[in-house]
Amino acid sequence: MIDLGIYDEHNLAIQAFSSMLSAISDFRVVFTCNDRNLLITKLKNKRAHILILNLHDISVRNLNLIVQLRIVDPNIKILVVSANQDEEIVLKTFKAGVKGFLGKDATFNELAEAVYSLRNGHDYFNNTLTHILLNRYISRLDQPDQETGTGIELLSARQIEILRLWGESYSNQEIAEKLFISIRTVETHKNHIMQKLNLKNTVDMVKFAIKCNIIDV
Amino acid sequence: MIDLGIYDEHNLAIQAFSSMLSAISDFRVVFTCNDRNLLITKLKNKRAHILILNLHDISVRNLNLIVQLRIVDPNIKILVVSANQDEEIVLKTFKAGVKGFLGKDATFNELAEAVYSLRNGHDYFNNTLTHILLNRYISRLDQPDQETGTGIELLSARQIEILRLWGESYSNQEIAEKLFISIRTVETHKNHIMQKLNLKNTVDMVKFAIKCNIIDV
DNA sequence: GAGTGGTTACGTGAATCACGTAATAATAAC
DNA sequence: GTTATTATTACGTGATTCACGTAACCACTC
Repeated sequence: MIDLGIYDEHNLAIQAFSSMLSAISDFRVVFTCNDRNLLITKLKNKRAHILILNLHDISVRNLNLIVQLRIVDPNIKILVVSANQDEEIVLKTFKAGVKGFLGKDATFNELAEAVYSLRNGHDYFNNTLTHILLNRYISRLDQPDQETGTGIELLSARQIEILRLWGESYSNQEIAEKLFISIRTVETHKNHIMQKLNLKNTVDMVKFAIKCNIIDV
Repeated sequence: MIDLGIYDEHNLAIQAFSSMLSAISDFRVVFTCNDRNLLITKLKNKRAHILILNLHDISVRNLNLIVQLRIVDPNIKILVVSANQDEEIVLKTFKAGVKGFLGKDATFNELAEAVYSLRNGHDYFNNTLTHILLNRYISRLDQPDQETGTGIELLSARQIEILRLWGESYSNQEIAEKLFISIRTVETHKNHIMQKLNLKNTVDMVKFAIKCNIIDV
């Protein structure tokens, strides 16, 4: 028997979820709640295995709620149901301690599966979330490939050398000594770099160098 | 009917996979291959819906093989089976065009499920991969939390404000006008910032601001 | 009431910025 | 073979910024 708590802002939705979930004999709804301020108290009194949290938006306020709920009952497994699949936000729910997430395309089977997974101590990820994560990762992988096109290919080897040293916090004077050239030459190189790349000032130049992996943060 | 191609370095493994997969009446093994150099030719002659690629290691050589296979047959759905779950490498297979991935803990049911998913035009992710991705993301999320400790907590709100504007490439004069203060005050704030954080010069200040997410690259 | 830290502001000399010009050499284009 | 372009070198100049002081005023703490 798996004990469930259900939260939703709307009472009708709670009833719908309750009846749907009660169709599975393993599930028992031990409490419901439609007032976020009462949720913590209810959770204290009626320990459930799993809390189904229907959130219309995943705000910072809701994230804090999740953290508080887990302080009240560290064993509670929280399953968030939300249409808001903004990647940053969704992933932050996991950071807050949510164990499962169902998006707007989830089916009843997925919901049941998620409940079982959480009860067995596993997290539950639906494909939407995985896609989000994967796309995120792929797009991050793509970024270094786009190095060609940022403008670095316009710079000569010498110019990159000066940019690298300067980006490593060497002063113009130090660079001049290192390369056995005049400090004025160092300045000229930097000027040419800024002209070529159409950079307003040296702050932009640091950013450019970081963007092109010429220097590290 | 789903046509399968099977690749493995070991013939025994190919036979094992063949017999296992043939147990499902929907599946038909149309070709097998245990020589990577022949794989491209075989794929040309015997078009399969899905190619099951058993890879012991996911090397750059194997990644190139995947890319070449997809050039030969852009419609081929490649399902990689490998124990090598090094996150970077695994994710690069997806970048190379792999549609499904099964790790060392995968079951036969998952394999069948993966084949059906791929045939239906969907990707297949098993939980291992999702965990890899999620842990990756969470650990990346954790980094900004380490802001406390980098030194930003030493700065006052005003100092952060000046640092932010300056990091957005505004000149001292522009910042002074924006904040209705003297340009000398702006300079003083920057001096105090560098003193507090023990930064050698402004290049370091840009890096610091980026490190603390005060500005973007 | 003395101490601490934040915000404001100025003085000063050195360094850097931002924008020129310009010589030399190498390479590409005509 | 002359011309054009670009890289590298270097200087001039005025404005700006850096880096380091000092210092007044306020708020808060002990």
